[in-house]
Order: sequence, then C-alpha cells, then structure tokens
Amino acid sequence: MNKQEQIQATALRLFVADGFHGTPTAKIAAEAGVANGTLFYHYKTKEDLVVALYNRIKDEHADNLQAIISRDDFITTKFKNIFIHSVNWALNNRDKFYYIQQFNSSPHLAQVSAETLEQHTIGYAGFIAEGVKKKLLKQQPVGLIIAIFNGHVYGLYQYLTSAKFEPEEQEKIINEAYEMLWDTMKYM
Amino acid sequence: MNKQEQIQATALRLFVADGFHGTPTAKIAAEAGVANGTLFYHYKTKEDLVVALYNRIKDEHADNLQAIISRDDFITTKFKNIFIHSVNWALNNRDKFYYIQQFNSSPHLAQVSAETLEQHTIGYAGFIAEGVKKKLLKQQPVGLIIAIFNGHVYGLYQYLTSAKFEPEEQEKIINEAYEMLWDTMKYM
DNA sequence: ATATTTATAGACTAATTAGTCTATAACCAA
DNA sequence: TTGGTTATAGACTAATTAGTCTATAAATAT
Repeated sequence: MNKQEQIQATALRLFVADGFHGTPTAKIAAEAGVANGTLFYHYKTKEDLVVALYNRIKDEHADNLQAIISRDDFITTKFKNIFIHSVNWALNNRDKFYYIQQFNSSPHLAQVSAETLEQHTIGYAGFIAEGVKKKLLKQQPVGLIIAIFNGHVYGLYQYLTSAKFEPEEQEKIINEAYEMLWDTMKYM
Repeated sequence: MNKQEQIQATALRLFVADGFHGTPTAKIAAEAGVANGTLFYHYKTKEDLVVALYNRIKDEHADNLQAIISRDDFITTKFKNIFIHSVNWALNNRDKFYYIQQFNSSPHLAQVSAETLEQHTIGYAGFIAEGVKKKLLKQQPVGLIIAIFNGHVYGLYQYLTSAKFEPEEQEKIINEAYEMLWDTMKYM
C-alpha cells in the first residue's frame, strides 16, 4: 500500500468515526504514518482528499456492479444479483457505505460534477431501460426505478444494522426483502 | 419568534447550506441578529444547538404523523395517508428533511439516546403491528416494514428533487410510487 | 555521472473559532 | 421598592488547524 492509499484508508476510518470536521489533517497524516507535507503533496487541500476518497469508493462499487451487469444473464437475474450484491457490499464495507451517505448529505457533494455522478449510475440505466421496454419491469421512468431500488437497499441496510442477526437469518431477510422489492418492480 | 427560535431557524439554514463545520457559531449569532453570548446562554455548546435542532424537527414531524395515525381511518387508509404526507412534508420542508439526513449521517447521531430515537417512531409501530396481525400487511417484522417504508420515501424524494416536475406531474408520480410501495407491503 | 523531477519530512504561521467573562437590562416575586 | 433571576450584549482568549515553506531524499532521465 503506497502513501496515497495509506492516507485514504486512514482518512476513511477517521472521517467515519469523527466526521470531516472532527478529523484534522494532522491526525490523518500522523495515523497514516506520513508527514503533514506528504498529505498536502498528494492532495492539494483537505477537500481534495475528501472528494478523491468519495470518487474512489464510488468507482470501486460501480466496477463491482458493472461486472455483474456484463454477465450473460437474463435481465431479471441481473436485477436480483445486483440487489443482493449491493446489500452485501454495504454490509461488508460499512465504513465505505457510511462514508458515501455522509458525503451525499454534506456540502461536499456540490464539489462533484453532475457528469461524474452520472458516470456512477451509467451501468444501471441501460439494462433497466431494457427491462422496462421488454415489460419485465413496471412502466416507469428509469430514474424512478433506480431511486426506489436504492431506497430499498438503504432501508434494508438500516434494518440489518439496527440489530445483530445470525448469518443464515440475515440471508433469509435479504431474500425476503428481495421478494418485496420484486413485487414493487415486476411488470405484473 | 423568540431568540431561541431565531437562532434555530438561522442555524438550520446555515448548517444545510455550509455544513456543521462550515458554520461558525459567531455567524449563526450574527445572522440571527443576536449576540454571541446569547447563543451560548441558550445552548451550552454548539453541539447542544445541533442536537436540539434535530430533536425539534423530529418532534415536529412525529407530531404531524401522530395526528394522521390518531384519525379514525382504516389501517390501509392510514398507511397511504402517512406515505403521502411524509413525502409531501419532505418536499415542503427540504431544509429540515436534508438536515435530518445530514445529522443521521454524522457522529452527532451518537449524542441522541436510543430511547429518544425510538420515541420518534413510536406512533408508527403500533398500527403497523396491527396491520401485520390483521394480515393487511406482509408477515414481516415491524422494524423491517418501517425501514423499507422509509427507504421508499427517501428514494422517491431523491427522484422528485433530481429534476423539476410540474405540480400535477409530481402528484401523479407520488401516487404511482405509492402503488408500488403498496405492492411491496400488501399481504397478497 | 549529472540533472531534473517526484516524493517525503516536519517545523512554522496566519487565521479561525468555540466558548468565557463582565456588564447590563428586562422581568418578576415578595 | 427591593432583590433576585433570567436574558442579552459584545469584547476577549486560548486553542486549534489548514496549509506553507524549506530542506532533503529517492527515483528517473540524459
């Protein structure tokens, strides 16, 4: 892990624990085991670091999804796989998932261009449009379907992290939540 | 509007625009038209103000919902009314809705006791449990139903605020999103 | 080998800011 | 009225912190 990655990993941990505000750059540098000057050599400003971290996590998640989308499955199978994968990714990367929410609910979001944000959903849109066209999904705007899909993932995540569940129990809940989502989305 | 309310109203506006971090207490006081000392007289610390504002907004929303829940309607009617009201409240109080997300995605949340948080959903739980028992709603844990409900509201809000919609168009979308939610929630 | 660019270090500073302190003023109770 | 409590004001400070600056070291190119 190079210095840039060390800095980002430490920043993620501290931002999630103490917030953007509660995390001085000096602390990030110290805990990452680099000097203050090194941090500012790689990231022009603190804001730069905050945004770079966001973009890296988003890219990582988008790449995961893209891998699923490109698989040669039925649209309905893709749909399910993406849901299951999204929930599991969130559960297995809580810091990253939390950081995304934190960033999305902060003025930092304005620093990210609309194009960059769109880039991150670009994989989605195509196959959902196809699902709508083929009348596998409800006849609703793609944007609405994606938004409600994400809302469902978010809601389920909140529930699963509100208490401790055994792995099998958790898997069962995820599958049931998927059936509920499918009731929302399926054409008839 | 007394000084406390002035301070909270100004704090809400500034926190939403610039974040907790980006908003000095001195600026809040100045724009609220009160002296620095007055702010700290009413709120022991900045954190105090942040939390008090959160609790007030949550209470306000919970009271709204309680009014709907207490009405002598069928459970299914209540369910719909609560959804429609929640979405409209969010749309008509964007600052407040955004502030709640911002706070929920910040370390400040840890300052709010579990009981206080539960207090805010207490109205919900009863009639949803009833709906489950009477087999009007899916046979799932109340917590899961509430979480997915909130996720649906959140997703729809995201969609509706992602672009400009005419009032009638917006109302139509809300109703269609409600039908989608109902497909998720209804027993059969 | 030498020159140039890139990466790292850490001391330093200028600015910001949460919260304090002291002084009044408004209100209220006896 | 008088005495106490509550509310308001605004100057002040001690601490914090983002970012700079200078000096090297490592890597890369010529």
